[in-house]
Amino acid sequence: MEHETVSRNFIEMIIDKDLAEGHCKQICTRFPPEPNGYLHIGHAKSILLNYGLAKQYGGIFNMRFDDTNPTKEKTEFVTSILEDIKWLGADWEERLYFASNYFGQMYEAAMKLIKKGKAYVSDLTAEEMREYRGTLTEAGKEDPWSKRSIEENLQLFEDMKAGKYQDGEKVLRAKIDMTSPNINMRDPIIYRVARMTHHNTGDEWCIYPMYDFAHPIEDAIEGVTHSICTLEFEDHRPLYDWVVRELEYEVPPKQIEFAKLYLTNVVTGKRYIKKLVEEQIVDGWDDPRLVSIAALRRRGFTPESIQMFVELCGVSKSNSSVDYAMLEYCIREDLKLKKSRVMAVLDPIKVVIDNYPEDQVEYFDVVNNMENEALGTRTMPFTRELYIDREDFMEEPPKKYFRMFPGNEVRLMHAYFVKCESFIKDESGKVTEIHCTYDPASKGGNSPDGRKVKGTIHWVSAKYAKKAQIRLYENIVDEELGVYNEDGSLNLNPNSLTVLDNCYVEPSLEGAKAYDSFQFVRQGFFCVDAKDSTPEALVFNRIVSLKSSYKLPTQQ
RNA sequence: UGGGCUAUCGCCAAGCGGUAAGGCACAGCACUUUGACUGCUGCAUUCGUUGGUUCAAAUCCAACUAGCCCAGCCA
Repeated sequence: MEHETVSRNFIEMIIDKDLAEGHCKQICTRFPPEPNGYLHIGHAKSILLNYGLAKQYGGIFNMRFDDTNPTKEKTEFVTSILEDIKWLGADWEERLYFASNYFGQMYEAAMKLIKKGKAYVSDLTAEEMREYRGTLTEAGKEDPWSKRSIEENLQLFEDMKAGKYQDGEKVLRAKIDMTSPNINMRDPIIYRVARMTHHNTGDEWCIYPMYDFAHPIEDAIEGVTHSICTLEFEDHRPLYDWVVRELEYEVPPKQIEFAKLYLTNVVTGKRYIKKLVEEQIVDGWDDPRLVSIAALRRRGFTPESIQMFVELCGVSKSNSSVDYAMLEYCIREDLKLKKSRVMAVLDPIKVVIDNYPEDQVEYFDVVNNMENEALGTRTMPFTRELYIDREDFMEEPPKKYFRMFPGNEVRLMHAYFVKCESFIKDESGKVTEIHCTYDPASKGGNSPDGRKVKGTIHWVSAKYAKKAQIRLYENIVDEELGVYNEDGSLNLNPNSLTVLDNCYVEPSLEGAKAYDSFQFVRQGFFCVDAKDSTPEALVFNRIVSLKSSYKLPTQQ
């Protein structure tokens, strides 16, 4: 008997209970973004959570644009959002909805409220409205217009719809309780006049519903059972429930709030990103140094890695900020068995194998991924002159350094054992060339006499390697390092982009100008820049990171 | 000074009255055709604080404390 106790998060517990008590027989969730910007890693959590829950419970997942404010929304964003969600793997099938398509029903709902004496038209100006609303500690005052008759309200609201009033001239308010300690319940505005062309409904409407009124209606219309949103809407739940109750929906949808996903070491604030993009400090909203979904894609993250990340983070109600290292772990984990481990030399030093015939070329079969045979092999040319990485050679090695140094024998991965005999320095003392001898018997990387070598290093043929430019991207800012100035402006991380012009990659990567510009995701993952190709992650053979690069023994 | 929410290891996060899961990070050892990966080991006598109830509390009660959210005709 298996009796593993998979712990359930608090949302699953609510759903279990609702299902058990018969509040619904099948669950329905939704992802309801406003099309006013690009999706970022935080949205991924919501998307995957909603989609995952529906899937897990054999329910339904809807895609819905919450486009009730024409002043902020654009079709451009609709397209990009859809693309990102599709890429993430959430499938809404044929259920793509727009809140704006429910404007008719929302209008009817408002009329119903008026008829019930639960809503009225107010002539208060925005400033007056604010005064009457009270403050956090003082109750609000009754709206002088709240006493209008139902007939008058009906007429006025129709007039609002008919375009008889200018923006801000009149609004429709729900009649609830001006003295409520919850400001959202102090006769909230549910409809306002906005003479503006809507991205979906054009000029059909000049009045638009407010979020608090529209959202529960949208959910109810679609049969959403569990309306999952973020913590800041907790205070709005009483209003959500009020709308659902007053409109007398058969199966009342339920709002559940969870904590947003924050990441350490990145900038997620829309206003900052907007500024970076506008000032052209970054390459656009999908600049790899950002954490928009599109940026992550360009960076080489896979949908699977994001899914894993979101799962690992869990769901709760406590505000938290997840360590960026967790995201890196997920992409490493996903890619390590999926991808070939390629060789690239970032900072080359020439190696000459003195006893290797000048014009000889050998082609070695190289295993793409030692841990996954299915990935097969590729061929790499080996010649007398090679490049290795500068960090793989030391003139005077410290203790326990087992890469190349004078007199030491190392393995050139998949090729031969070589022994460093000498090296040449230029005037400045920089090593420019290393001379080695190779052991022909060690072909393929093993010595027949069984002698072991402690170090194995990567290499490329100087003759056949492809020159490449590699860009090393770092997250653009680090909040914890005081990236924000006191006035709120941003300090850029000067190392956020390092361009390495003198790199060499193995010739198997040839064939695309795309490879001229690698992106670099920390810890050994490269990605072809997505600007002119589909992003594709490559795994570099040396996991380049603080974690693995040789650390000098600390002085004691 | 009103209301709502949250508080368990450096970071996430289980736990739902019976004596602190797991992951990331970190450290050590082993293994290794890259020092990665993998494997093993270590990592909260303690759950924001203080009291109380109980044979027994991270879990129940009370009072504090800290953080987040709310006064858009934004979502």
